[in-house]
Amino acid sequence: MGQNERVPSLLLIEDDDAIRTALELSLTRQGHRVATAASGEDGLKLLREQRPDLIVLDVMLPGIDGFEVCRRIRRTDQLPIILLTARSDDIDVVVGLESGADDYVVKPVQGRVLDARIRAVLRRGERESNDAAAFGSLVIDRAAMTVTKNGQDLQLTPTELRLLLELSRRPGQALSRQQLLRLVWEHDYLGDSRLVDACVQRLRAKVEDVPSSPTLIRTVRGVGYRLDPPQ
Amino acid sequence: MGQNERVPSLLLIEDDDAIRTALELSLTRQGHRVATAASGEDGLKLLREQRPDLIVLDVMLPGIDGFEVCRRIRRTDQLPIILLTARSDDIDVVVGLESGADDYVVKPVQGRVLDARIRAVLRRGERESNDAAAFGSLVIDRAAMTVTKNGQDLQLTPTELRLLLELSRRPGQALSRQQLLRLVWEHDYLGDSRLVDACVQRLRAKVEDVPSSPTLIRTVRGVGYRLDPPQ
DNA sequence: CGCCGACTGTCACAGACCTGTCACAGGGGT
DNA sequence: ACCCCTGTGACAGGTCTGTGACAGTCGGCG
Repeated sequence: MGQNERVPSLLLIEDDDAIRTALELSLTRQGHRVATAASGEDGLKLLREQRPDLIVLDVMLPGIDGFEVCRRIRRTDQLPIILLTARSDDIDVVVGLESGADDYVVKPVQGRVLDARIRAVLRRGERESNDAAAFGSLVIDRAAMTVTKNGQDLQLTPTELRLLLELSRRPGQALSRQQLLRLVWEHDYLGDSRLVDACVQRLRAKVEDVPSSPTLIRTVRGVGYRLDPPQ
Repeated sequence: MGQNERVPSLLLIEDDDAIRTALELSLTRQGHRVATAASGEDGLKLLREQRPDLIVLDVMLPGIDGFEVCRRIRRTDQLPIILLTARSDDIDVVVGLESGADDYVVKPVQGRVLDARIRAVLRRGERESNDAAAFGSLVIDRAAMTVTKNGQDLQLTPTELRLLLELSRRPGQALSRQQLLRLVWEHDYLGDSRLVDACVQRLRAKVEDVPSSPTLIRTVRGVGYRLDPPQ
């Protein structure tokens, strides 16, 4: 790697002219390819046209606000989103992350800081690339949304598939039941339920060679589950 | 009962009784474990005793002010600090961030807002501390929640793992049994028990080369235990 | 419009695995 | 030498997970 590394392109959606221009300049200087939009609508249009690798999105936008933009993007795309939030609008870091953003940066923001976050998110994203992932004899095709084992198609139910996808986006990382509930079921539980366990069990039945002694989806006692990378 | 995820504990340092009580109540309702102090001195003392995961710190304090508290904390600790400032003055913000705070919230503050900030800061911290740590031949993978010795997976029980994690977050620092009880077991004991010792012993049996003469988890007589950094 | 099958969430339960406690021995510090 | 502190092994109770059954829900299909 090295010589012909593609420069990732990013889309900056920010309505304030001064900030937008400043950030565009700064980010360009840091070596990014930057497209800009001044409204959510324009942003969504540019997204479709340009297919950037990452979006930097202001929360406070005229018309449809950042969160809504975020949600709409997430309906069709997985690309990383970094939210820009103003100090004074408060609650919304959480709302932001829950509406699907990958990171957030608090304004006023310096180009260098934003650049660092962008690189971090992109780096993270590389690992969880949108194409295909293999775990032993298991192949997850994120584009086709299919899972095959030894080349044979597995019939996963929607929930099973989502669970597997979430796990596979963080291979080798232990996820608590709480986290899985949030990621897969999108609701905050407090208290206990066997829900995650049950789904994991069903998934294992289809995915593992010997479901009773799983080698892919490992139990992390006291924590939750983890999808092990091969070997 | 499913108390999987460890509830982070936080320390609220605020001299105004009304605000302090209100915030404590609100934060407790949001599911945090809250300790409070009414002065900088008390706060620093509690910090040492309780080892919270995060500090919420009022800027305007009698005696040593918030900034100074902040700086003193930073001399020895890395834990996240959220400043409460009265004015939306930028000066405070700058001074605050320069004295080592991670975020700040402008008073009057609503519990919900503060809660959101707290979660955001903690989440950010999690990501950054999710790496791996090495102690001699021991490698702690905080993401996978695994511990390996000479590349071999160790089967730690949940409590052993939590104990090791807490120790490894403060390498070279002696932790009393009290502190460990709070951090690992999350209950305030008064009085004596061999609980910590027993767990340390079990952990040593798995972690140390020669459990009877430990080189990693050292006993600090009259105090507690300490995880030594390599060499 | 109604039936039917598939999928999900919940429950109860058993078993494996942990864990807190105790008593006691041994060692270190003063 | 003495005393307190720590290490250690056993054990009973408790906790956590895996698992099968079951009922409610949803969407598809006739």
